[in-house]
Amino acid sequence: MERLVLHIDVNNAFLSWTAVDMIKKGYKKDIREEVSVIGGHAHSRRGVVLAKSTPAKKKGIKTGETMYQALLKDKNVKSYPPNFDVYQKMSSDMFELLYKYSPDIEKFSIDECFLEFTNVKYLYKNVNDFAKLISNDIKKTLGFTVNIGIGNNKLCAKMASNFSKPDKIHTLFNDEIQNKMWPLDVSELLWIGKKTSLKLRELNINTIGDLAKADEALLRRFFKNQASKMRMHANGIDYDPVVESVSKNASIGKSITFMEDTNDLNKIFKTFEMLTDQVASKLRKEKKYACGISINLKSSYFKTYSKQRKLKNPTNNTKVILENAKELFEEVYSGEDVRLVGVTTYNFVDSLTHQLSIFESEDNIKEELTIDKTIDEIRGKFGDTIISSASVYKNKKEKK
DNA sequence: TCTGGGGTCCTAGGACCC
DNA sequence: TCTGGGGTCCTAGGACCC
Repeated sequence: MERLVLHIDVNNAFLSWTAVDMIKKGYKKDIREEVSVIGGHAHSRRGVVLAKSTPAKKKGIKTGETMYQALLKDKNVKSYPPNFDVYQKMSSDMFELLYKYSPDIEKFSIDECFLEFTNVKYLYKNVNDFAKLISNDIKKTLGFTVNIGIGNNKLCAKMASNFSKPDKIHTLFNDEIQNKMWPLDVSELLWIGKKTSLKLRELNINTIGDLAKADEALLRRFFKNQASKMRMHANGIDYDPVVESVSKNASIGKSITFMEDTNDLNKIFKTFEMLTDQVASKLRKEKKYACGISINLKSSYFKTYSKQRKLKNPTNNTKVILENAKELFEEVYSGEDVRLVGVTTYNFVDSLTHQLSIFESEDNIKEELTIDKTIDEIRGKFGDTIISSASVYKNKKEKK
């Protein structure tokens, strides 16, 4: 039986969601109809465009570019800050609505998902009407628009939803691949990014069709094990199933770009305290213990370094993660100016199996866990901002 | 172009063991 | 002190996605 898969993608998600939220709060204008973006301040180094309105797109403004560049394209562009709490709420509202139609949904990101239609298709007239039904329901109930792509697998559905925007439904069935997908530039193919498309171009492979017909042995020489997958994708072949996502993260991390590059160890360690605190807190919220910790840094010249370590005992304790992060940092750091630092935890387990080392007593561990728990409880009551950094945590401990 | 922050997955090379 | 070859596991870095 031939599969039918939908890919549902919110149009200009962050911008649409901010617009809906503003209207809900009584704002009279709809920023989707203006030249507007979601992003940081133009003078800040974090001032990049996270989302843009359709009028902004028409001015040539692109996601990912700096606010400075956006202002060059239209000096009157309006910029609004992102609000991730709002986005989280809008996202879960949307998924709740979608689950009414099918349980076979795989979240691909905060604003995108795949829906396996194959198993519910007997309930509906046809897949096109089904897509229209969903699209209209989202528009009417939630106030924003989506693009929906329909195909015989995830890859084609995803490619289809990208065809033209906003508020569109497109199909890319197996018998449409040659006409609709092969003429596209090879960089449009999912998983073919900048570096790969550059290499492909050197081999005179410029369109998806070129890749589909390319010599497999030649591809293999340059792309090793990726070669056959690339060529399969170009032919619209994809056996990846839609798997219900129970939000099983493989890693949880935080990183931040400094306002200006620094080699001030004090400042760097303070930043690690802040990042670690947020990461550990999230682990505890999800009742996870990490067996791996890694840190990464980016130099002024955009060279990245990372260092990771496995722990003997899984942990979600702020102090333990921080100490490891600092040690890892010192092992890689050579003293140059740093642009960004980050901490990531991975390899999770659900329960604690702590083997005592000779240096620590049972009491010590208990105390650490109590401190973490207290902080989490205060945050639970008063919100995350009430205790903002691990420095506070240290003071608290000293008082005891 | 002067480049955020959250992730996932792959690969080459080194360590270690037999 | 020089030396093979295979297997496994780990890590750093890179490519990709939104």
